[in-house]
Amino acid sequence: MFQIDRFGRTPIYEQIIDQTQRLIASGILKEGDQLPSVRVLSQELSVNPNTLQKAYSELERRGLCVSAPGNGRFVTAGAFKLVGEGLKEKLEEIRHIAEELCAAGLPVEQALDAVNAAYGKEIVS
Amino acid sequence: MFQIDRFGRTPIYEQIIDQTQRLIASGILKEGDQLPSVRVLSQELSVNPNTLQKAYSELERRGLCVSAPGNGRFVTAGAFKLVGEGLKEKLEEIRHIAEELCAAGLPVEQALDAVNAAYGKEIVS
Amino acid sequence: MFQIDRFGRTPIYEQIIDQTQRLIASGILKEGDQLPSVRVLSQELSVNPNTLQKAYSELERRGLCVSAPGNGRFVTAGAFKLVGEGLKEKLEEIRHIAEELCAAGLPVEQALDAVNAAYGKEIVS
Amino acid sequence: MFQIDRFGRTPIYEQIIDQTQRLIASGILKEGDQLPSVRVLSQELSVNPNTLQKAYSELERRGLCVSAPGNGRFVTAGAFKLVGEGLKEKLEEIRHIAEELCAAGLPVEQALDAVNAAYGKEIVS
DNA sequence: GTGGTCTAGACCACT
DNA sequence: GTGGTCTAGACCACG
Repeated sequence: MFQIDRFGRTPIYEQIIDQTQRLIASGILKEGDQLPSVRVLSQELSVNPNTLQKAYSELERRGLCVSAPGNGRFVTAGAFKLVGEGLKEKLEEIRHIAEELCAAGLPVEQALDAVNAAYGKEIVS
Repeated sequence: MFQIDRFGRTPIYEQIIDQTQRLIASGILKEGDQLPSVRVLSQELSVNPNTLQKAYSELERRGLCVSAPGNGRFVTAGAFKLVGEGLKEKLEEIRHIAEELCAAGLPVEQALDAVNAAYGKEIVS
Repeated sequence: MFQIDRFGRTPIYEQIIDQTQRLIASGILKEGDQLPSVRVLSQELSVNPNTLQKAYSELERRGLCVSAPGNGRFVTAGAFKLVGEGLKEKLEEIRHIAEELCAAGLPVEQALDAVNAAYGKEIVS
Repeated sequence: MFQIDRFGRTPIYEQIIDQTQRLIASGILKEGDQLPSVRVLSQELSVNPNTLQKAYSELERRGLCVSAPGNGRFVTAGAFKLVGEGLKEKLEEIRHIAEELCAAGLPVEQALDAVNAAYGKEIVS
């Protein structure tokens, strides 16, 4: 369910957050679904429980899930909408990188092609 | 000549690396040019000499400059070509993020607009 | 585990690099093994942590180890093979010096004896 | 006459020393020959006169040349013999590297082959 | 003046 | 506990 890279620069807890958000955004995790418990997930990924706790706490802070003590942790009702709003940050990232490419003199077309390629669009050159 | 953000999460030395590469890519720093000395730049940016040393060492490792001890540090002959090759990685980054946006259901146009905005193009909405 | 010469001209961090490579090459450090932490090694050798950090970073750059922040630093899977390839460079060094000796008119036997001596072979003169 | 590398790690003055010694060892510079003047050599190699001065001083210290003020600088009578003795250091270098190769488990033959190759000997494998 | 190395000690984030 | 980054200030060799 989760794929983590122990040696990359992005912290594990952040990877958990990102991937959970992506699961919600893509509809795999629906509102009301139960998230895997810290305990179970911890040994499944052989990751320190504290790390998962940190990730889940952050997700709660963002309003994407709530913990029902004794019952588990669930995706909130407004979660899908919330992650949608989070996309703006990613757009900012793209804009930022594109600015560098612009400064380096790369033609716009190539940058646009990269985006189109991601969307599976055929590039007619 | 350089612009440092002391509060972001990206380390200072990496900012130096990035910006130097951009200066080379955009032709402001030409091949054979001398880079500002560690000491001078250090007090100009009020950054520790060691931090700059680290940045410059990395640039050297990437083959973008060479140091002539006692004489200074110079942009190598092949530097321009090398940073050009580095642009492909940035395109990959864009493609990668765009894929996430695609998976999240964001319409292509918004992603393309982000790129166009970076290139200073007027967006007609 | 490590032997430092503080008065030679070769920098400490380079000694660490060399010796670590040798430990890997000779099988004392196996793939997956954890390297001594910067802090521990620092006081064990009474060397500044930064110096060790520099050495380890270089080893990482060469693909001989990876760091898992918060967990430690480990010898990579391909490390043994990598240091093996590095031996070719050393052979080149020997060839290079031997060429000088040849040009200076030194008989081959003496050069060969130097190698044999290193391998602990008895020299019958 | 001299070939210098401005960006290598070995200082220029040392390159001058080494190459002069090699010229003497190989008989190109004979005892009694005049060395190029600091002034001339300086602009020929576009190297700082101080650097050359330093090299020549060291050569004098080693007894390989003497300066006759107003007349120039000459290779001493015993120079050829002296550089011959200097070869021992190079043998030590070879022994040192060979020790590392030994520790890394490289078979003796390959190390010996490297030496033989330098002496232009055919390797029969 | 230049680059290169090192020390001492601090702070932060992650596990 | 781990690694990563940074500062302050020192020393050396080279040109």
